[in-house]
Amino acid sequence: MTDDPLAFEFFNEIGIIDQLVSTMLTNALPKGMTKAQFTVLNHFVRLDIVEKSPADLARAFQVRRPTMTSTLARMESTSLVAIRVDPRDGRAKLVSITAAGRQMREKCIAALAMMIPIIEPVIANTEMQVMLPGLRKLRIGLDALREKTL
Amino acid sequence: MTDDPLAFEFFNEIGIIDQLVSTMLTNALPKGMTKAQFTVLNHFVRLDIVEKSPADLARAFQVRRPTMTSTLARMESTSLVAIRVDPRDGRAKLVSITAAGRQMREKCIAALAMMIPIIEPVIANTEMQVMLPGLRKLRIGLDALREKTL
DNA sequence: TGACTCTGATTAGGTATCTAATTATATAGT
DNA sequence: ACTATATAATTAGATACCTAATCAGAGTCA
Repeated sequence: MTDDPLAFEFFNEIGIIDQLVSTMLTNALPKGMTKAQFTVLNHFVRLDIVEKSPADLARAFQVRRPTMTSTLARMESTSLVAIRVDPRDGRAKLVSITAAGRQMREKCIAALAMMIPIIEPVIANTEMQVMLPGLRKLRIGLDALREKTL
Repeated sequence: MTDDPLAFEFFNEIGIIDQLVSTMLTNALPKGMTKAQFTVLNHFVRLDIVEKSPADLARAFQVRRPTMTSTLARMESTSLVAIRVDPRDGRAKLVSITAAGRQMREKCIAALAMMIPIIEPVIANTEMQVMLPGLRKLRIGLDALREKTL
C-alpha cells in the first residue's frame, strides 16, 4: 500500500465507489431496469431529443458501439425505445424514446429521488461540490486521452 | 442537467472515470489479464498473504461471492492461484498465489508503471491528494450502507 | 466510374458483476 | 442428539462492457 503510486489507490477508490453505487442504484430501480438503460432514457428526456443515432449515443456515454447496440436491442425488445433506419443514411439508424420509455424514466426518477436521503448522510452536498470540478476535469482529460490512444 | 440532484452528476462522473480507466488499464495489462485478476494477485503480494478463503477475498474487494468464485476459477485455470479445501472447515477453501501468479503480478506492475506518465498530465498528484480523503470516506460510508441495506 | 477509405451497425467471443437458488458443512439451542 | 439457523461455495441466468472481425453504405479522388 505505502509504496504504491498514489494513482493506484485513487482509482481503486473510484472503482469501488462506482461499483457500490451502481449496485445500489440498480436495486432501487424498477425491476429489470439498469443504470445503462436509465441513462439512455434520461438523456432523451433531459435534452429533449427526438431522434439520435446509436453511434451518437455511444459517443455521448463513452461506450463502444457494440455496447450501445446491445443495450438498445434490449430496450427495443421491452418497447422503451423505437429504432428505424435513417432515411438519409442507409448505414445508420435513428433511435427515439417511446411513451413507455418516458413513463419508465419517470418511475426511475421517483425511485432515485428516494435514494437521495439515504446517501445524504454518507456525503454532504458541499463535499460533492468541492470534488465535482476536479472529477469533471479528470473525466474530460481521460476521454481525450482515450481518443488519442485509439 | 441543471435540475438534477447534484449526486446524479457526481456519481455519473465517477462512473465514466472508472470505465475509462478500467479499459485503459486492461489494455495496458498483459494479454488476458484483467483489473479484477490483477487486484487479487496484488493483494496476496502486498499484504504478504499465504492463504485466504474466497469469502474473505470477496469481502476485501467488496464483490459478491459468486463473482469471486468466477474470477478465482479463471485464475486457477491459468495457474495464477492454487485452491484447496480448508482442512479445518469443509465448506471453505483456501486460495494461494502461485509462482506464476507472482511473476504475472510483476509484469503487471511494470506495465502499470509505464501508464503513470501517461496519466500524469491529466491529473496532478496534488489534485489526487486533495480528493483522496473525501473519496476514501465516501467509499467507507457506502460500504457500511450496503451492509445495512442487506 | 472504379478503387480506396471511412463510418455505422452488428456478430462472435470473453470477463466482471449481480441476484436467486442449491448443496454442503458448521454451529447453536433445546 | 436433533433440529434450526448460519455460512461457504457454487450453479444458473442476466446485463454491461470490451476487442476483433464482418458487412454495408457513403465519400473521396483520380
